[in-house]
Amino acid sequence: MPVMTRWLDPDEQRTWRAFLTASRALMDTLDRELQRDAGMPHAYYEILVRLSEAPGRQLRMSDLAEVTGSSRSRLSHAVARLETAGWVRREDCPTDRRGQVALLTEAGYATLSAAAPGHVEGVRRHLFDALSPAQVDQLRRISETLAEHLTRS
Amino acid sequence: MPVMTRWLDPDEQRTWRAFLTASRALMDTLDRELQRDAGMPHAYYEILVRLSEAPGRQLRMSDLAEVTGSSRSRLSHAVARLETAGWVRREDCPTDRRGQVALLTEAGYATLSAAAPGHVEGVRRHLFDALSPAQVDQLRRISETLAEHLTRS
DNA sequence: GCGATTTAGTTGAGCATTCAACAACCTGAG
DNA sequence: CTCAGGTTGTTGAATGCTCAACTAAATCGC
Repeated sequence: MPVMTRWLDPDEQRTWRAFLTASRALMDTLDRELQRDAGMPHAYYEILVRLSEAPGRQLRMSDLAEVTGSSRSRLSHAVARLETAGWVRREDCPTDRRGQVALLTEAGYATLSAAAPGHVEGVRRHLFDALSPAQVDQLRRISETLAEHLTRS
Repeated sequence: MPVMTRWLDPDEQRTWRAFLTASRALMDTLDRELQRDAGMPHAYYEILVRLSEAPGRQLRMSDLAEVTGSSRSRLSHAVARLETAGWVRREDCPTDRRGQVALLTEAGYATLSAAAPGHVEGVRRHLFDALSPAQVDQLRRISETLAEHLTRS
C-alpha cells in the first residue's frame, strides 16, 4: 500500500527555497572571489586551511577527506592539482604502507596567508554583516544540528 | 595605509564551519539521492520544477536563469542536456527574435512527477525533521535576509 | 533613422566532481 | 599462517560548471 507523500507546507516550501537561493548565492560569490583573488576554488582553499592547522602542517589523506567533507576520490584529484601548483606535497605514511600524508609547503602557506584576509573579509561582508548576533547564534545551532543529523544517517 | 583584517571571533568561526559542513552535506546527500532515483542532478530537477510552475509550463531562458539562480551559460548547457533527454524543448520567442523559450514536455512532467515524492521526502528527512518549528522559522528569516543581502551587492 | 551600446543566448575550452573499477595493504577468524 | 574481507588511495571516463568570446537582435541617444 503506497504511503502518501507528506508535501511541504507553504512555510516549509518558502524556507527551503530561501535556503537554496541564499546558500547557493553565498557559495557562488565566495568561490568567485577566491578564484579571482587567489586562483583557487573554495574547496581547495579549505584543504590548505585544514593542513595549516594540523600538527606539522600535515594530515593523512583519509583524515583530510574527513575534515573537508569530501570523498577520497575528490581529495585525490584535488591534492594532485595542489601538488602541481606547488602548494602541497605528498609523502608515504611511515606507519601504514597504503597511506599517504599530504603536507603544506612553504609556498602553500604563503599563498594561504596572502589569500586569507580577503576571504575572511568576504565571509564577513556576505554573511555576518547581514545577520544580528542572535541570528548568528541561531545559524550555528541549526547548522550543528543538521551536520549531526546528516552524519548519523 | 593597510587596513587590519577583522578576523572571525571563535563563535563566528564555529558558525561558519558548521554552516559549511551542514550545507555541503545536505546538498551532497540530496544530489546523490536525486541522481540515483531520477537520473539527474539537483540543479536540473530545479529547472523542471520551475518550468512546471510557470504558466504554460514555459519560461524565457533568461527568466529561467533568474529564478534558478544560474548563469546564462550554465542554463544553456543544462537545457541542452535536458533537451536531449526529451524533458524540455526549446522554441523561438514570438516577441523577441533573440529569445528562446524553454518548455517542459509531457515526458519531462512525467519524470518530475515520479521524482518529486522521493525528493520531498528527502528534504523532509534530512532538513525539516531535524529542526524545531522555531528553528525552521529562524532559518527562513536568516535565508531571506541573506538572499536579499547577496543580490544587493 | 543610424551608429553605439546593451541584452539574449550559445559555444568551446578548461577545470572540478562523481562513479566505478582497481591495486595495494592491513586485519582478524579459524 | 592463511585467506577473506575491509581499508587506503588512485585512476579514467563521463558529466557539469565557469569563463571568455562570439552572434544576433533590440534599444538608446541624437
